[in-house]
Amino acid sequence: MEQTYGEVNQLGGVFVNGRPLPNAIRLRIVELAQLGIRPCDISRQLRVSHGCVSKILARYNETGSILPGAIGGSKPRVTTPNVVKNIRDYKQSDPGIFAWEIRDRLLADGVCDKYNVPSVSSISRILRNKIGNLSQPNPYENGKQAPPQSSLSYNHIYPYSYPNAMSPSGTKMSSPPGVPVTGGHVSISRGWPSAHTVSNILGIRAFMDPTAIASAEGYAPKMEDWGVNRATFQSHGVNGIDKSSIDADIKYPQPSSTLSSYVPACAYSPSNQYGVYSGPAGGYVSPGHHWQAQGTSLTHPGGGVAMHPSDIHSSMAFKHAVRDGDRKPPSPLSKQQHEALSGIHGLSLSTSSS
DNA sequence: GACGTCACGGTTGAC
DNA sequence: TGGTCAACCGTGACG
Repeated sequence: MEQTYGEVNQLGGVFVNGRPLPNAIRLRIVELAQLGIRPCDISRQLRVSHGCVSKILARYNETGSILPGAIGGSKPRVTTPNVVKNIRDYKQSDPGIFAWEIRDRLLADGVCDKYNVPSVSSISRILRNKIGNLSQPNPYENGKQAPPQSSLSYNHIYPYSYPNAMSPSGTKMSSPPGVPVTGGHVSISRGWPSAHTVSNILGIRAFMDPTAIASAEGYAPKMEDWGVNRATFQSHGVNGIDKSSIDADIKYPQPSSTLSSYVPACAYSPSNQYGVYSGPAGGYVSPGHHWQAQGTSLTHPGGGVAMHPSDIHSSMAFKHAVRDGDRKPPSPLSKQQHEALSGIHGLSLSTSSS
C-alpha cells in the first residue's frame, strides 16, 4: 500500500527527500528565470529552496538541460563487447601482450578514448575471466566455458547501448533503429548531453511537433529509460523536455499537466507514484496542505502544467520586475515561443515579470 | 536581501 | 534475491 508522503520545506513547498523535483517545476524555474525573474523570487513563488533553484539554473545554463541527473546505477561499463573483442584480438595476435600494452592499443586504435579505456586491471580481468588465457587456458573456464561468443554474451543486455530505446513493453532493446549506438564511448556520458539545445529544452519542438509527441507515446518506461539515466543522456537525440518532462511525471504523476498528457496512463508506475506529487504542479506550489487533496480545483482543465498564474500562489507577488537582459542572458525563446509556452502551460508568463 | 556553495540525509539502480 | 556502492536529489545553513 503506497503511502502518501513528503516533506515540507521552509517555504512551505513539498518535496520528497532524495527525489528530483517534478519536471514541471524544473521547467517553471527555467521559464521564470528566462523571463528575468530573480532566483530568489522563483524560489519563493515555487516554494523551492533557493539552493535548488540555483542548482537547477546553474545546470541549465551549463548544460541546457532542465533534467535531473541520473540517479542510481553504476558507472557505464567500459568493457563493452567491442572492447572485449578487441582485447581478444590483441591477445590472439600476440599472446604475450601485456595488459598495459592492450590498453595502449585500445587507445591507439581508437577503440576507446581516454575516458572509457579500461584500466589495466580491468583488462587483466577481462583476459582472465572473459577471454581466458589463450596460452594457458584458465582452469576456471573449463567445464563452464561458454560458446565462442561468450565474451560477448552479455551484449544483449548491455545497458548503455540503447540511448533511447525501449520496446513498447519497456524492455530495453540492444539495437534500436535510428538511434546511434555508442556503447564504446559511453563513459563520457557522465557529462551532460550537448544534444539538449536551449530551444529544445524548453520544449518548443516537443510541444509543437506532433511527431515529437507521437514519439513519446506508446512507451511505458522507467524514468531513467527516458534518458535521465546517465548512460542514455549522451545520445538522447530528442530534446530534454519532451521526454524528460515525462520523467518526473512518471515519478510524480501530474495527471492534468500537458507534460504528462504525452504519457500514456500506463507510464505511471504504481510503485513509483509518490502521492505527494500526485496532483498538478499547481498543487505542488499551492499554499496550505500541499500534498493533500490535489488534482481538484487546482487542476487546469485544459492541461498545461496546471500552473496558471493563480496557481502560483499570489500571496507573494514578484517584487522585482527584472527586464530582459538585466541579470540573466537573454531568453533563447522568441516571443512566439513564449506565447506558445504560455499557452501550453496554461501560464500567463507576462504576469510574472510585469 | 540575494545567491553560490556545501554538508547532510535520503533515493535510486547497476553490479 | 538481497546487499553494496556510487551516483544523484533537494534542503538548509553558512558566508
